[in-house]
Amino acid sequence: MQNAAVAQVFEDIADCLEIAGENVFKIRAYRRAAEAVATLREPIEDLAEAGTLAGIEGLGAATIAKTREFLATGRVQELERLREQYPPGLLELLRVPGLGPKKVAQLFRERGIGSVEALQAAIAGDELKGLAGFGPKTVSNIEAGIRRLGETSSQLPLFAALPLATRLANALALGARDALDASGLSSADDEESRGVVIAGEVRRGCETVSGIDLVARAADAAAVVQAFVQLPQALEVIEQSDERAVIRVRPGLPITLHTARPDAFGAALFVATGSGAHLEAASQRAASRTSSIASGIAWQNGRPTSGASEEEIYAALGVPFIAPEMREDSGEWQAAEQNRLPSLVTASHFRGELHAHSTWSDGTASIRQMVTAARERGYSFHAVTDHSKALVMTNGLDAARLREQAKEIAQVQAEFPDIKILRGVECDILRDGTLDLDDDILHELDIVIASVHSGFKLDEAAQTARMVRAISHPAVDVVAHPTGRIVGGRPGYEVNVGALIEAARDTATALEINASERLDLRDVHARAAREAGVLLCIDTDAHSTRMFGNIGLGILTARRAWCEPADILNTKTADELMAWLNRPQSRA
DNA sequence: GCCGTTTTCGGCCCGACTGTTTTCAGTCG
Repeated sequence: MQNAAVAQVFEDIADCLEIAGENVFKIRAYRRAAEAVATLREPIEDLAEAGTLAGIEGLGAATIAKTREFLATGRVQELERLREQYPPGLLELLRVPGLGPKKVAQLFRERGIGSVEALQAAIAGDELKGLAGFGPKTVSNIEAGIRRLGETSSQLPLFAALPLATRLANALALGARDALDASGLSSADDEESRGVVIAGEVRRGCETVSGIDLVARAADAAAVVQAFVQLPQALEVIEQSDERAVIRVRPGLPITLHTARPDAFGAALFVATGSGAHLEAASQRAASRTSSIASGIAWQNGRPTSGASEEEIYAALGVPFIAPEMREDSGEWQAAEQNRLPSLVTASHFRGELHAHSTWSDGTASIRQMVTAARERGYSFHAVTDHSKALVMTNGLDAARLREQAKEIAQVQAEFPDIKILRGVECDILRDGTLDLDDDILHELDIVIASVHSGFKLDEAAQTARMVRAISHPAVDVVAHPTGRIVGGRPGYEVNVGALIEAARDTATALEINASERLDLRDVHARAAREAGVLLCIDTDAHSTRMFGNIGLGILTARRAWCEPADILNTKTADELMAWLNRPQSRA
């Protein structure tokens, strides 16, 4: 599947054109082409073969020709010509927050700076003095941007790691089919029945990962390892033995394959899943239990070396199974001992999306298309929550357009009586904490999501007061992405999350776990909210039908927060949901 | 570069914020 590679070509072309100061619409066209290719459902090589590339919105004659050139030759001459004009590190400079194409071009033109390292050296040597537009504030902002880039670049966000891990596991399951042992595995569990299971930080649902771990149930371990190192995604083989291998793939992170015979598969999965702290606590328990050998689990160097399933390992330690997302040594052992482990929420509890966009604002799918996709996923409700008018760039809605939109919602509702469609809005929280729409329209709607999209630089006190005021507004049901962060992107604004949780509790307002590259609330905050008795709302913030697929990220995060179904707004039935939305607190 | 036509050119999401200027350019959402 070459989609990601083709999309990258178009992104790189767009970056080069930006630095060259090309027409902004041409640049935007390349970015749209990249987005179009990246979100295709089928492999682009299949579409090229079938001759149906022209039907893809966002691809035209020029980008189709470049796609064909790349698929045939593995390169695009236009991009190579553009790249020759700049040093290889220049595009990386665009990733530095605060640096855009104009400043990058200026740094290169006037100071010959062509990489992040060169820029750091220039700042350290005070070489930017006298450069127009690079005053002291700008330079210190750039320095902070470089630091942030360094912090995030060695980690891959779960948002990217989860689909990558899934693709690799599927590819290996296919490539090593005859060497895997899927005997006796329940076909109900897709992942296990594949014979290759995702472990490590991805399985625990960590928001960023330093690597990906796979565990294979091997009948012939050496053959599985061989198939693994020969995966087309493998750029480099870092380590290889008969039982284990480490390869490096495209975004640069290591992928480790562990193999185990079926009778030790549980032990291998347990160890490869971690965390280190959880395993350490397990090892201490094992050492203090004389019964561990008697119960059939052998330990060596503090790690189990036998056990067909993880359940057996935990049973030998005298506790029930602990879900991977909880294995952080953050109280799970004590909870397990006292038999009060939460019964965690799963994807099957999720009944519908409460934060989703449409073509009325910046979504790419119509209300009808979104509702159709929601029905296909088996949802029992779907909220239409487009942006409000303050977000001009998204074509945000005012009261008049929201009332217009109600007619379309009613039409779609009439067509699909089996799913409850909610009229809603994602209303901007203005600088002073007031809302972007008047109370009368807000009270007309079924659901009001409130969120911050501006004024990120307010100090903590002002930001907190602003948000508490919005949370306390009687029409507000959910506060979306409460801290504004993007994993691997930006840290979010300064806000006292404890104060938000308190305000949410006092006003019966739900806080969102945004299941996207945001993952906001993050796990620890969601756990604090849950413990305070605040209801959480898991949403993909879908701007396309495809983005519904991100829901798993939110479920993982909720599980890391120890959430049970009752802690999550989206697990209610449609009737229960409507009753909650009409709760007294919301119409004070 | 793409798209849609009031169909082969002209329009393409726009405004706020910041730091730098001395009236604005660049970046970001």
